[in-house]
Amino acid sequence: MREIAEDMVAKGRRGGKPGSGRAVTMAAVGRIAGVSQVTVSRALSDPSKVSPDTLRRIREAIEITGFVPNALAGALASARSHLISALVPSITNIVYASMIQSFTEQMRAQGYQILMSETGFELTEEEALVAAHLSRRPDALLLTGIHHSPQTRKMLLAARIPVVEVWDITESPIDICVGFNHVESGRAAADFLVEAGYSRFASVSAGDERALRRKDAFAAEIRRRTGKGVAEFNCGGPASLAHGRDALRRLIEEQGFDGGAIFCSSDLLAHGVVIEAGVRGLSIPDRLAVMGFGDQDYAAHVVPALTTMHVDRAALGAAAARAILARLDGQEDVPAIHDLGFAIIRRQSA
Amino acid sequence: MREIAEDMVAKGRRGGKPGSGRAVTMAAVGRIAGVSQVTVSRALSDPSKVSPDTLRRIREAIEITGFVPNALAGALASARSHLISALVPSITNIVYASMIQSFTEQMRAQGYQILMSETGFELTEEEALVAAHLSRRPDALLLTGIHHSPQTRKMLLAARIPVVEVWDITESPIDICVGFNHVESGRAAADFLVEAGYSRFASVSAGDERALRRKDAFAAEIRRRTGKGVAEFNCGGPASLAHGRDALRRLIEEQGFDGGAIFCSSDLLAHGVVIEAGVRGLSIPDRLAVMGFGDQDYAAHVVPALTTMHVDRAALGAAAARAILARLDGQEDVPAIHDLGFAIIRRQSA
DNA sequence: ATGAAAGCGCTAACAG
DNA sequence: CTGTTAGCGCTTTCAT
Repeated sequence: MREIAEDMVAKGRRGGKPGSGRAVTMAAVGRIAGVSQVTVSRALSDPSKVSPDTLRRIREAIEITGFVPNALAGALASARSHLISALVPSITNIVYASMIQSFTEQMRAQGYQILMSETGFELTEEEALVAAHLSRRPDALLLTGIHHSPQTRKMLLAARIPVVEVWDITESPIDICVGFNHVESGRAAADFLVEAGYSRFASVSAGDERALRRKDAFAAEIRRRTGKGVAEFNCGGPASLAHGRDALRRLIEEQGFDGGAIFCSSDLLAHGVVIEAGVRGLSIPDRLAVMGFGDQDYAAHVVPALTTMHVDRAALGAAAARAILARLDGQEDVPAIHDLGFAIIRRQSA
Repeated sequence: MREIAEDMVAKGRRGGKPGSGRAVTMAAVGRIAGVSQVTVSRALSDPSKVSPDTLRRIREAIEITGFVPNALAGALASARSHLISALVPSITNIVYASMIQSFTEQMRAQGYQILMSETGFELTEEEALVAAHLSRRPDALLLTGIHHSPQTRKMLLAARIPVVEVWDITESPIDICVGFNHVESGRAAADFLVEAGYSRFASVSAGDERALRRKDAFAAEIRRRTGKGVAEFNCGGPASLAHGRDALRRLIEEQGFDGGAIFCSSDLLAHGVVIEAGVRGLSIPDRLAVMGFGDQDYAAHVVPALTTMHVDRAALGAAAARAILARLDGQEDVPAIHDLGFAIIRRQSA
C-alpha cells in the first residue's frame, strides 16, 4: 500500500500556477484503500456508515497521501458551501472586528468558515463586494448597516439565502437585522448629559452615516429639552485619537466652545478629546464633560475613565450567528428584528 | 425575451436551506440571449471573443436575470480559485489587521479575494485551520510567524501553492517569508535605552512567542552591555491597556522596581504603563522611560508621546502581496527572504 | 464567432 | 455495508 501511495503523491517544485500539480482525490485515496470513491466520501461525512476495517484503511490512505478534500467540488455537488460571507465597513475598526470575532467563533463551531471583506463606507463598493461574495455561493451573508443600493438588495434577494444586517435596526430588513436604535442612543446621551447638569453642548463625530444619525438625534433632543444648539465638529474620515484632539482644538478656537459636555461618536475620539483637554488644563468633568461611544476595553482604564455608551459587540455577533444558524436549520419562525439595545456607563469623564 | 426571463427567475420565499431555489446559470442566460452556454462564458471572461451584438444580448440577459456566475464551478473547472488564504493570530489586534488590510487591497486589485481566519496562538489550532483553508483550494496562502507544526508544513508543501510567512524572518521559510528580525529589534531597543543613559531596566510583554523573543534579546543585550538584569513582567494573554497598568503596578510593588527604562512588547502596554505612571506621579521620561512597539496611530498623539519601535505594517502586507503575485505570475526568481526591518522612533516617553 | 463534448472532484439518489 | 450512475455549473479543447 505504501508503494502505491508514494507513487501517487505528485512530486516537483512549487509551481507558479496553482492546480498544476494534480492534487490527491478521493478516487486516489479509494484506490489505495481498495474501495471506491464514494466509500471514501462516506467515511469522511459519516464514518458510522462504513465498516471499521474499511474506515481504518481509508484513514491510513488519507494519512499517507496527505489528502485534503476539495471543498469546491463538495459545495458544487451539494449546493452547500459551508461558507458565510461577512461585509464590514472596516476590519481595523475594533468595534466591527470584535463583533466579527464572536460571530466567527459561533459559526466556526458549527463547521462554517467566514469570508470577510471590507466595504468602506461607499455603497458602490459594497455592491461590487456583494456580487463577488455571492459568486462563491455562501450559505448566508452578513452585512453592516441597513442602507444598501437597490442593486445590492436585488442581488441579495435573488440569492435566496439568509441575510443578516447588523449594527442597526429597521422595520424593513432585507431578511433579518440585529442591532440597536441609533436615534434612541443619541437621544439617551442627550438626556443623560442634560440630567447630569450640563448646560452647554458639543458633538464630535466620525464620518459614518450611523454616527451622524446619533449626532443629529443628540442635537435634536438637546434642543427639545434646553432650547439650545449644539456645537458640532465632524472629522470626515475614520475616527482616530489625533482627530479627537484636533476636534477639541477646533471647537475651542474656531467655534468659541469653552466648556460643557461633548458627545463623541467613538471612544477613540473621546479619548483624544480627553488628552487635549489635559494639555489645555481643562478639568474633567467639571469644566468639560466627555462622553464616548462603544465602551472599548480601554475606556475603563484611561484617566479619567471614560463615560460612554456600551454596545455589546460580542452579543451582537453571537445573535447574528444564532439567527443565521436557525435559518440554516430550516426554522421558519426566526424573528426578523433583534434589538439588543445599549447602555450608558457612567465613569469619570462625565 | 423579457417573458422568458421572468419565467426563469425562480420565485418563492427565502428558504432555509441554501441551494433550494435554483440559481440562474450560464445556460439559462444563454437560452435567453439565444446562444449556447460557452458563449456566455466567453462573453464574461473575454468580451472581445464574441460579436458585439451577441455581447449586448448576453449582457441584457444577465441584467434581467440578475445572474451571478458560480465561482465554485469556475474554480473547479479551471483549478484556479482566485482565493487567497490568510491566517493571523488575531483580527482584533490592530497590527495584524492593518497588515492584512494592505495585503487585501493589493490582492483585490488583481481580482483575488481573501479568506481570513484567526489562529490564536496555538499551533494545533493553526493546523486545523490550514486544513480547512486548503480544502477551499486557495491559489496561495499567507500565515503569520515561522513556527508551525510538522503536519502543517507537510500540508502546505503538498498543496504546491505559494506560501508566505509574514511578521518574522528565517533562513528556511516554507516558501517565502516577509518580516523583520525580532532578535535584532529587541537588541536595538536595549542599545537605544542604554545609550539614552538609563541604568535600570524592565520589560513588559504579552504572551506571544515573538514578543518573548524580543524580550529575551533585549535582556541579553542589557546584560552584555551593563552586566545588569532586567525585571520582567509577562501578562500571559493578549496585550491591553489594563495589562499595561497592572504590569507597572506589579513591577513596583512586587519586584521593587522604582524607576528606569521599560521595554514593552506593544504600544498598548506602553500606553497602560504611561497612564499608571501618571497616576503614581512618576515623571516620564526622567524617573521612568517607556518604550513601546509597533508605532500605532495613537502613539504620536498620547501625552507624553510614545517612543516606540516602528514596523511598517502596510509595507509588510504589500510586500507579501507582491511576492505572491509574482509567484502566481509564474516568476521563478522570487526572493525567499524579505527583511523589511524596523526603526526606533524617539518621541517623549524615553 | 460559435458550438459540442469532456471532465474538474465531489454528493445524492438508487441498487444490490 | 458498498458500488453504480448522474449530475452540480463551469472551463478547456477541439470542431465547425
